[in-house]
Amino acid sequence: MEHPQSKADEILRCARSLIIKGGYNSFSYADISNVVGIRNASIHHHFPSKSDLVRKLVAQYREEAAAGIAELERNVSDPFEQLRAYVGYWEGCIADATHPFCVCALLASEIPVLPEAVVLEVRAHFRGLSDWLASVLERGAAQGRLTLTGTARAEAEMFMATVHGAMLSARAYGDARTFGAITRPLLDRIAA
Amino acid sequence: MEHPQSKADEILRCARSLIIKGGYNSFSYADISNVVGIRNASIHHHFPSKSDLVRKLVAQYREEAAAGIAELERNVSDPFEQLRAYVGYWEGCIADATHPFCVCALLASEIPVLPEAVVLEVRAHFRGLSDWLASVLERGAAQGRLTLTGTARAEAEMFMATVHGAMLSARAYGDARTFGAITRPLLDRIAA
DNA sequence: GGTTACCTACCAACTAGTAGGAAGGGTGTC
DNA sequence: GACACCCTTCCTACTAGTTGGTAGGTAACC
Repeated sequence: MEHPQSKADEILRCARSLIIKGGYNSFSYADISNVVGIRNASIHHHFPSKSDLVRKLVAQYREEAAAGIAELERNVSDPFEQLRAYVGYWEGCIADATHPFCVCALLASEIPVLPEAVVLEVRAHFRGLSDWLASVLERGAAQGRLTLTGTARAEAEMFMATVHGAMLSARAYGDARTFGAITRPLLDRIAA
Repeated sequence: MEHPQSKADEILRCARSLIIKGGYNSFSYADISNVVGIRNASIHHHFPSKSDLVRKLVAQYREEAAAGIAELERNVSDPFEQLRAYVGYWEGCIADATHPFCVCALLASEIPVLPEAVVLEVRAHFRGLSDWLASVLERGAAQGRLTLTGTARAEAEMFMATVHGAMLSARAYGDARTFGAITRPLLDRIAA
């Protein structure tokens, strides 16, 4: 706890990167111990089971996402610019290949084989993101800044799905620019 | 080969269902042998390695997808109705939970940890699907039946991404209706 | 007699997870 | 200040089960 970057946190960070590569079943404790300077068994001291590790990893990810959104709300007032900043954040992540996929989007695709505790966290992320997007769209529509075709909720779900699908296509094509090519028209379309 | 449903085909079908559940690393040869009445080692007779198995599985999936599209082209003339039929096909698959996810969409999310041969097949599926969607959109626009905001290609990529994202959201929420809730506005939007 | 399809028996490597101990720091008590 | 005690962190050593894959044999069919 006293370290600026505790071992437990290093493990979480490492596991996150590994999950982003290929999901829950694509990494092992051995993979983590190879990167973080720690023995396989020592990981169990911090996280008794793999399910624990990933649940806490997603919980931490959700906290960071919430913090990022809060900062966006503080620094950017215009709803359209908020959406553009959100999309731009991911465009950057994909372009520099640091975290080229949303942890929860990746885990969501594997839900049938995931521990229940992890599923609940992933689902909560989807709801949280959708809620925020809906609130932004609603505000934008009220200000006459955005044009919605359906309800804010429906538009938010579609927006989120398209962003996730764009991540997938970028990965499938092996071309980071795909993400922007899909999301730019998405933004243009809702701009008033 | 002589059997109406050969053992090799049974293995491919079974592996496909297992992949749809949670991807490449979520199933083993043991899982297959438990379902298909065959010994673990015998699977290697038909498919020397797991990479071979999954590559052929995706190739078969692509053939079936191409056949489905060809049938659609034969039976449905109106571009908008073609798109609606395509989306409706997936809505049915998700509702009855038989194949509630596109094999290639799932594998695409795991690309960094997939054998190269599988990646090429997955990428080819994305290109093929995008090509078809673009051709339908182009035709629809030329007939004045559909309204495109960007190029047919860009619109096709966005359409595909949204459909994939809708599968993901349906899985994340654990609610099949989510898919329709996202794709219906998607179709409405491009209808002239 | 060769090919195909399947079998038993095996393997080394890896999986998540456990048992038990050593080193270190913090704290309460005398 | 010294000592005992405990808690945290990490270690070595181990385990049972699973992983994809191999070797070699058998039986049926063309």
